[in-house]
Amino acid sequence: MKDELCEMTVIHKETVEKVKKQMISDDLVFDVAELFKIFGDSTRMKIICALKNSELCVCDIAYITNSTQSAISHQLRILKQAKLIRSRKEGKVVYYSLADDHVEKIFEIGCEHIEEI
Amino acid sequence: MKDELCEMTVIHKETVEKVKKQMISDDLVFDVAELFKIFGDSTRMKIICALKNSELCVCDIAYITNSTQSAISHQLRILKQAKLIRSRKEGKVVYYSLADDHVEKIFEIGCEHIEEI
DNA sequence: GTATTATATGAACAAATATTCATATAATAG
DNA sequence: CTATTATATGAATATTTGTTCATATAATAC
Repeated sequence: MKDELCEMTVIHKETVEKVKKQMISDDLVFDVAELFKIFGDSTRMKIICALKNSELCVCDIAYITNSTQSAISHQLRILKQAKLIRSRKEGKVVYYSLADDHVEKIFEIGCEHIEEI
Repeated sequence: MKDELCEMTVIHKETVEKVKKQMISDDLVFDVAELFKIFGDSTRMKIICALKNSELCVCDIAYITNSTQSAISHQLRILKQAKLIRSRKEGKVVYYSLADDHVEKIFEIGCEHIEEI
């Protein structure tokens, strides 16, 4: 942010002060935006969709999503870091599943919105 | 998608076939991802947060979000194209507001998720 | 030990995107 | 008409991000 911001005209002082008080913190806004950013990619959305009903290994996910093992592995790491999915290892195979109901809920509210437009 | 995908190993054939049937269409996945992409930016999230309680003009939003008129105007266009906000003009001033309850609901479910981690 | 298989990951590249700057448009006031 | 103000927008730039390719790791079988 630069100094030029000072030049800004505030047209509705009262409303603005009221709204400013209701704003959530920059940190929370940032975290929420980062969360939605993760949902904002087709490959990751497909992964979440696939994991909605079953836990799956990397190969299975790659096949279902019509993507490569490497691409999926990269995306699984992102989803895991965001704690949206969990994993468990069985021999060479790693099984992934959704971390909690929230993930499915966010996915579904997104679908609902699109279908209602 | 390339040919190399044919090399993929499918480890759990039965599960995979079941999941494949439950997948939503690529078009819907894409649209939902595009929707979340819009929520996946701090500036736009701030705008949505600001508009949750009042309709606001561009200058007000710029001031509240601590951003510039130009940056906000660009982001408002994106939000409008996605039909997440509406606008009405009164003289020189354009007032923006959230398009429907869904937008607020998505915002809030995101906040909930973050706060519960 | 070696070979094979499932997964992970680093680097490179391409594509997408947010902001800035300059400027255009539109509405009003004088 | 001109000046001013609120908003919009095109182009340029910088940053972020997703995929690919090559390769590394880890587990198992032989």
